[in-house]
Amino acid sequence: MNIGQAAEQSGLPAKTIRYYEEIELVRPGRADNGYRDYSEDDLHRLCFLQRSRSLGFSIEECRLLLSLYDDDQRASADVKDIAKKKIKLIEQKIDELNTLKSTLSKLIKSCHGDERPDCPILDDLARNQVRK
Amino acid sequence: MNIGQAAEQSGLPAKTIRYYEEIELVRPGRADNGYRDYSEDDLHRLCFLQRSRSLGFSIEECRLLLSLYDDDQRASADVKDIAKKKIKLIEQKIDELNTLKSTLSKLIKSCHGDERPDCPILDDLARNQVRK
DNA sequence: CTTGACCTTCCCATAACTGTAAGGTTTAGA
DNA sequence: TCTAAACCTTACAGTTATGGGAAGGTCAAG
Repeated sequence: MNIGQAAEQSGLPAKTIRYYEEIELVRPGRADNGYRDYSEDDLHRLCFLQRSRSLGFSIEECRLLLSLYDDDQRASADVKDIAKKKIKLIEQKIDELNTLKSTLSKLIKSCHGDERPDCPILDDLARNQVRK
Repeated sequence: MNIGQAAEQSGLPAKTIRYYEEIELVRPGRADNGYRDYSEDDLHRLCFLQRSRSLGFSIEECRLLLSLYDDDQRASADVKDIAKKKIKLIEQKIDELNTLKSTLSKLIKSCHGDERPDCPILDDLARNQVRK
């Protein structure tokens, strides 16, 4: 299977698939004409990558997950651990964003939004945060 | 004021401050020995940048906010608009993360997490998403 | 036989820094 | 006075995960 088909079926851009080969996440064979040739197994890995990337796992996390997937002896507990840590990070990020949002909301509320040049948002941004 | 002091007082790493100069967000003078010399106004801008970056504004948004700040004639409505759009983006991101989180949570719940090699998380990741 | 849709490699760009190397300056202490 | 630490300088490379585009080879249809 050429890279075009692999792209279509995995949902990944061809460009990205080539990149995944460069960093050795997939190792397709080559046809006589030099074209990459993806096996069912290669395609499977690409789908795995597409899905796990879209779930927010970093490339290195995906590499780890793939190696666990490849390893018939791995314990499901290992995978569960990785996923749990990921959730923690996601929750942290959500918290941060909520804080950000409420700060910005407050600023917006206090801004009259007219043509006058004084603006509580800019004033807040300009406030020294670290200096005493 | 040397870059070290400016860094300490603005809460930005010196490295970052030099970067901000490179992209022309701050333009400190130079002392006779070639060291950067930060005025009160420069420091003010650095604090502004520290604060707005920490609130999630991109560099280019910060550049715009700074230009509005510099311009006594700007309308606070402009700033309010920028902040409102930012909130929308933040809300989007939060939604995405929540979706991610619930998907991962479901996967984790379905995983027994013991020493056995079968793992619903990996199974899900391996499922073809795009292929028919 | 040609056109267009593929495919190849290679290099540059992104955002917003961070790290490192190699060197100049200043300051405090022995 | 010497020296070592703590500053400062520039310049270049690396990071993350791709995306864009050039220059060129291949293949399938008409």
